[in-house]
Amino acid sequence: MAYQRIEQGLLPTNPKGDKMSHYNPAEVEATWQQRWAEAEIYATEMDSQDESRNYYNLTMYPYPSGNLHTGHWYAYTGPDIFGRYHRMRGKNVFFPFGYDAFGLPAENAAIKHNIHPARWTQDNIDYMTEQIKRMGTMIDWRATLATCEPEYYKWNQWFFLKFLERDLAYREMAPVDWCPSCNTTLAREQVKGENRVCERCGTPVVKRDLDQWKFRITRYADELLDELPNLDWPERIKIMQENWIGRSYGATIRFPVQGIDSATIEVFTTRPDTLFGASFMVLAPEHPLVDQITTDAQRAAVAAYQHSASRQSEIDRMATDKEKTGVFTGGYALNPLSATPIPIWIADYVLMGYGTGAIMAVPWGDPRDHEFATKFGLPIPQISRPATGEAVAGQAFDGPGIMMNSGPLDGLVTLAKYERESWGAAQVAEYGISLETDQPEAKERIIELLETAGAGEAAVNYRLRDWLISRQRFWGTPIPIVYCDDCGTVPVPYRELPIELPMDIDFKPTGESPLKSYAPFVNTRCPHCGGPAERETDTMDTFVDSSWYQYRYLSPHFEGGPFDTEAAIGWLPVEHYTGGPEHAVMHLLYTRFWTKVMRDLGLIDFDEPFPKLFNQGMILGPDSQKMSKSRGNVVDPDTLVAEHGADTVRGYLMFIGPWDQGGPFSMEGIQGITRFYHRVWELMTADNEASGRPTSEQVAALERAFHQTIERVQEAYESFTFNVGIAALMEFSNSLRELRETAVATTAQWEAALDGLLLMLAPVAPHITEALWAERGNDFSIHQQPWPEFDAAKAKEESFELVVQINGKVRDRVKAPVGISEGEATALALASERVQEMMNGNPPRRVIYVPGRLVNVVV
RNA sequence: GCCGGGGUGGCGGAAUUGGCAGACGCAUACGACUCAAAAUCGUACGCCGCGAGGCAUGUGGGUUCGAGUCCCACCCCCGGCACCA
Repeated sequence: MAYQRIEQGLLPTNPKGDKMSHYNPAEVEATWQQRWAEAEIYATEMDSQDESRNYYNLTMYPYPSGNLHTGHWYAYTGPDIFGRYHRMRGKNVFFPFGYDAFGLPAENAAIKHNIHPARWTQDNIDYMTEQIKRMGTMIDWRATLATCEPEYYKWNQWFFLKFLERDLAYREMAPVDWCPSCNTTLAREQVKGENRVCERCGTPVVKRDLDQWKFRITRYADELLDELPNLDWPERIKIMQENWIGRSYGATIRFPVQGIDSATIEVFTTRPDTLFGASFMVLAPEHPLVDQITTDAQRAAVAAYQHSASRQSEIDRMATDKEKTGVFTGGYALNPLSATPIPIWIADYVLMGYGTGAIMAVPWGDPRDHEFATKFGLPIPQISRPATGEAVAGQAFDGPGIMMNSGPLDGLVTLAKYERESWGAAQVAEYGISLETDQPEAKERIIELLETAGAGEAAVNYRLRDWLISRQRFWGTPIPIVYCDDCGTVPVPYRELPIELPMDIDFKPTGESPLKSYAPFVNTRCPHCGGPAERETDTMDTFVDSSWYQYRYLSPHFEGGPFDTEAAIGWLPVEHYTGGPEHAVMHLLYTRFWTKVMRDLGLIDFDEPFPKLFNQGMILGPDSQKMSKSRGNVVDPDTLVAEHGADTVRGYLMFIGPWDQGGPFSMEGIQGITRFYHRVWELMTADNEASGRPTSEQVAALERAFHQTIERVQEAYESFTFNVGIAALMEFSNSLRELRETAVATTAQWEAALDGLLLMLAPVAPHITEALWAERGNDFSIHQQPWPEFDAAKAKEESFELVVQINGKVRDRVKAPVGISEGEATALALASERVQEMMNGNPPRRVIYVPGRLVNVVV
């Protein structure tokens, strides 16, 4: 491959041949990394309480898989540059790093290699920490943490007990998602995509009925949703969370069952106004009322349908393109307002897990109900029509219109999916309906009627489910619960925390957590009555760990609580957070929930953990595919570093494109960065032969280039478009190289420009800039210097190229002074030879002047 | 199907948000240096055309003195959701 051609022996050498004359990344990097560590230049002043100066710059911590991949480099270089930049701008930047250290790979390794997960994990952490140190980041390693340490997970258990006290944790027997490969249950968020696969391993999940612990995140659904607009997050993440929470407004309606006084079918609907179009009811096959409602004549058919529904896989049942199936129960519900009997069916397109597991089916207004009614020959009564008079036939009509055949609603306007507040001019025009303030709307009216009749009321429903946190795995936080025959479910007292994972335990390839059969762990005494009892053997979802780690970094060894609120003064909430977008509805949702609970517990006094978030993109293999061993397209950062040096890898990764975009890693382009560094090295170290006295215009031009670069680089670093910043530095370095032999290179401004180039490059390439900074005789360390101060006056151009257009096409360019008046510019343009030529003596019809840019002559 | 993001030279990507399209870099070609190669330096480099010039930012329309940028319709790629009542 091309990159292999660049080897150290082939680097350019200065004729003088002295030591500093050529750039040897390996030597430079080792030297300065050691020096930085000794001098502790990256130690944050943690005791500073100055909120305006403190800058908590956090990036998502990794799972300690045991080897750093290119994606890690990409993810950590961005915030490292960002943090270094802000540090140079005078901030007291805290950039901590730690490990999301619980999880299944450690258990698999334990089985395979007969090594305890704790040992395996620690070895990986040690190795990865060394790898990350070779990146040359500004991470403050004093603050590191690993969530598998008892001093950390003790507080998961503490939080669990606090949640229990506030009724935010509960145990429930319910159908849950089970990953047959990981041998554990998953939260709804951890089941992905159309095929409903496990987020970790990609295996399709199955349903199981299990007793599981859950956190009541749904209690915070409204707040989680309503705070979203205030967050400075990528719009797509906010939209994903909004859709995930899935709030919908509508009504609950209760339908009596004919002949069975004790049974009432409750439904949730977003369109209560369509009540009179409900020509049948549908219950989920698992609905608890099905047995009671089913008549003897239909019992066999219903049982058969229930049986086949239960045997279907999740995927089959959820498939949207499947033809509708269902069975009549023989029973009838009564329309609560008109007492019209409505046949009750069961069908698998109604899900027990959403709403009440039962619907009123309105074939006129709902495409799914329409399809079902068509297939089974059920009536499709018309209940609304478009106000525009257009015909509706053959399919469901669910748009705004006028109600009909709906008793008390006849003639009323329905806004359908719209609310009165969102009914604007666009809707009036589209649907031909304007709604006066005092004019009743069908949905509003029907809710009044239902409330009066005691048959229903306005209701809000959510898609969000409670967070299932039980995992049937060993390598996680033990849930601090004891089951006693006499006292039932008993929380472990705070003073007994942490419940530690045993170290002397055997791992067998049964797929089952060894905790379950490990008597010394399971057998205990009831904290309540002292009698024999058994411990809960499930452990917590590892997303529990990452829900509050940002607080723990501030005092990682604090023993008096999850974090030291004193030490946190001036540091919270996190100023800026970076990480991958794949956590949109997992970690990023859970940690928002957790922060709100912590606030309600009085631990913190703000509502959101991460007011600002930025996502990096994904680095792909040279073939534009996701890097994976099986594809053989993995680019190993250690190899790259050995070959090119850490600064080059950092610089190249950032030069590929905007940081939020990611992209394929091509070996070809890395040469560009290598050459750039060599040129900078040469520019800084080669003998300067310049002499003479420059003109003031020459000096001004140098300063202009310098200050324009400062502005461009600042903007780029602040907006994570490091590629543009590096390009600006390349341009600046190119122009300095051109000036090197001129008189301007004898000036103090020249020296300042050279220093400036190093300072601005320092966040991207910390080692080479440090070496050159020292070589130029400056004091250690470049990373403790202030950022060059931008001076707008010096950046300002004195003249510009005025573009002269005729009919919008560029015909000429003339030099013009900045601040030229419209009249002068026009005169200048019209005087141009080319323009004279093109206009052929015709007078201009119109002249447009864009100040500082162009003149467009229309003829 | 719904919701996001995106289509700019051979390639990665710029473009102050409506004002010189292609910055910066890669690749390529030619030249200098060299016995030679590599490295380095220099020149060229969107397409068509000898040229003046014309055509070019996924496709087709529109608004405008002027559109990569705004509006309408469509095509393709990447993510997310998936019978959500």
